[in-house]
Formats: sequence, C-alpha cells, structure tokens
Amino acid sequence: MTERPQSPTGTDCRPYELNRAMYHQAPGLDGLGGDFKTIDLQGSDFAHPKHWYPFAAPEFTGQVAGATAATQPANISPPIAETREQIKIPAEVKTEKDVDEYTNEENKPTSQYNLTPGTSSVPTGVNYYTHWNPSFWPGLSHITASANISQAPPTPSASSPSLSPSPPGNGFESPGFFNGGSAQNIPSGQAQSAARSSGSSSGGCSDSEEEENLTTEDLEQFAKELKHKRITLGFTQADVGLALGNLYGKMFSQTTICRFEALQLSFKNMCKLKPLLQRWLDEAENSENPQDMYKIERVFIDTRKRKRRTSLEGTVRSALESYFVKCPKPNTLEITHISDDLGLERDVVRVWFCNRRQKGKRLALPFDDECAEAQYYDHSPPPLPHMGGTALPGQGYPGPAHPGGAPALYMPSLHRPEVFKNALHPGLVGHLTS
DNA sequence: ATGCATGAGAC
DNA sequence: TCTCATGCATA
Repeated sequence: MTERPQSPTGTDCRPYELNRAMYHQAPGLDGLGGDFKTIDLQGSDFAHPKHWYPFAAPEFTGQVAGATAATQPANISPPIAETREQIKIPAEVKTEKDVDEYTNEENKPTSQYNLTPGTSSVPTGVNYYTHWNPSFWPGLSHITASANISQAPPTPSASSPSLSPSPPGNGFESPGFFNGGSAQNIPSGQAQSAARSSGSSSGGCSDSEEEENLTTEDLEQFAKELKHKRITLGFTQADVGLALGNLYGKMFSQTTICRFEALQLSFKNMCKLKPLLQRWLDEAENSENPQDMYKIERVFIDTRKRKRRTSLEGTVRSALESYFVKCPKPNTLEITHISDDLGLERDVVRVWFCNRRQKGKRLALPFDDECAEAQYYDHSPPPLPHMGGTALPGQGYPGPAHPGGAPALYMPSLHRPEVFKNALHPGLVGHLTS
C-alpha cells in the first residue's frame, strides 16, 4: 500500500529513502521561498543514481552502451503554482509487491527467473536472463492482422524453449549462428558500430557500414517484414532479442523488439537496430534450424535489484498529466511541489515526467522528421491547457531555439491514437484552468 | 503492449 | 539533471 520502501536494515540509508524522508520534512513548500532552497537537495538529492544493486552485477557479455542523446534544451518551466493549488489528489500509489518483500528482496530471488537455489549450476543470487515464455504468442494475434499476415503461427515448438530440439548446452553446434555465441565473437564491426551512437542528432544514420540512408518507409517496411517473418518462422520477440545476443553479443529485450516492430523507437535507434535485425532475419530465413538461433547460452546473469515499480492510480496519473500539460519540464522545485501535492516520491514524479516527455516525443515527432523536435521544444507562451481537441493549442515546450517557429506539438496521435485514452482528462484540466 | 525504472553520457 | 536507449514488471 505504501510507496515508501523501508530500508532493509534501518541503517542502510539508501539515497532513495533518505531523500524521501528529507523532502517529506520540507517546510514551507508553498512558499517557494528561500526556506525551501535551504533544504533543496540539489547535488545530493533524488536525482542521484539509486544504488539498488548491492552487487556490481556483470552486464551481459558484449553489452554496449546505448546511443547518446543530442543536445538538450534548457529547462525553462512555466509556473505551476496554480496547478498544484488546484490539484489535490490523495496519494494513491502502490507498488507491485509488499513492502516486506521488497525490503527483504536481497534474500529473495526474482520470481521471474525461476531461480532454484541448490539446483542451479550458478551461484546463489544469480539469475538467468531469460525470456522464454511461450505465452508471448497470444499477444501476437492482433499483430497478425495489422501486419497483413495471413499465416497461422507455426508450431509452438518453434517458440517454446522447453520444446527446443536440443538443449542449450549443445546449442553451439550450429555454426551458422554461433561463432562462439558471445560478445567476443561479434563477426564484424557491424554490431558494435551499429550499437554505437553516431552522435548525429538529425535523422541521419551513417554509422553502420550497412546503413543506407534509411527512410521512414524503409524502416516501416522492414519492421513489418520483420514481424511477419518472425512470426512465420516461429519466433517470439524475446527470441529475436536473444538471438541478437547470440549473433552479436548484444542481446535485446522483448520490449525493444516489440518497440522496433511497432516503430516506437527513435529514428536513430531504429536505424541502429535495423541492420542487426536485418541480419538476424537473413540468418533465420536461411537456416535449416532457425530454432537454434535462440539457443544461446542463457547464462546472462543479473543480480541487480530493481526498485519496485510504482503503480500510479488513475487519478494520480490524471493529475500528473494535468501538470504535464501545464509544465512538461518542471524544475526541481516544481517537482517537489507536485510530489508533495500528490503524495508521491519526488523521484517518482521526476521519472514520470522524464518518461512522459520521452513518450510524448516519440508520439509527437514524425518518425522521419526529427526537425519536429524543434517544434516539440518550441518556446511558445505558457500554454492554456484546454484540451478538448486533439492538438493542444499553445502546448509548446520551453526552449529558446525557435522563437518564431511553428506551433508546438503536444503529443499528436500520429501513430497510435489510443495512447490518448488516459492522457487527457478534460474535467481535471478544466478544473485546473477554471 | 506499455508503465515505471535504470544508467550512460551530455550539458 | 536532462535525454536517450533500454529493460523489468505488469496490465
């Protein structure tokens, strides 16, 4: 019920809990005055990395840092004081598990991994990284329709690791796929160069030897083709991600493959992943035993402890959305006020806004036109968050870059209108702006 | 499929 | 302290 994790030992003050306590004691939050600044945590506050990981977990082999971002706009936020005065939503936050479980999590294996201490050949506290759940299949039914796929999914054995023709232990007998099956054996510079960010921030993808000048159409078509063929070949998205690890030493999650297929990654990221997936697809199509492609050494180990995911109630989300409408980039103080008003942890609010911006950007930016980023961050006057329509007039993001620029965007439903379903709450917003 | 979270790198 | 890439966990 509570969103406040307890320190396992009581003395083990993780920065997270410490900050939580501190900013809950913050006086004069409504004052916006210097009193608050004295307790503002700034350099040592919530924004610090959360050391949820008691061990320096080895990343999976071949892990390559992700692409880096382009330059960011200044954080200039319109005032939100009236917003927090008008939104008073009780904290309805919960986490997915009991606090007790959380506080003792260091002693508990992550259930997802089915770790069985004593029976595993790996040390205690070590988890297999695995996404072998065949239950991914049901979720693909609607994809079939959208991707014009008429074939029924192939035999479950193709996607079910447990039914894999051969156990993981001998999975390296397929020379076409395995090259040793680990990071050290990335066949060419391709994977690494592709996994490396080019640093180019404008749509261009030129860092991969295989990268053409990819267009939106190219990517869309490839994503569709990938999905189609993947399903035809009997792979789940998770399988593909694992197979990439097998091929390149850089595996990806089901999430990433899913987002690739759904074109929910940035253009640059799509460009980066496309060659890898292209190659996987080629391999899969030409293989006599494509199942072997994901028969990799699943010895990826991750002992990291992750903060339990906060589950925000609908009303809280609505309130956050309303805040976001008014101020997509709240500063530290504003985050504090929002968190205080909503009874959320500051870090939860901060992360929520980060994710919300990221999501909004995905949606707002035409896939092939990252120039729209300028619009996204266009500095137009503080918005009037009347949200009756689809576009939000005046929903400009703070930013001095394009003073006379085009109207700013606010999460137009370019790709998936359903994302609006929970985004806007006219009643709340109306209340805010009344 | 997606919400919340993490961590690297940039500013 | 942000963006971005990415993933765990869950709806």
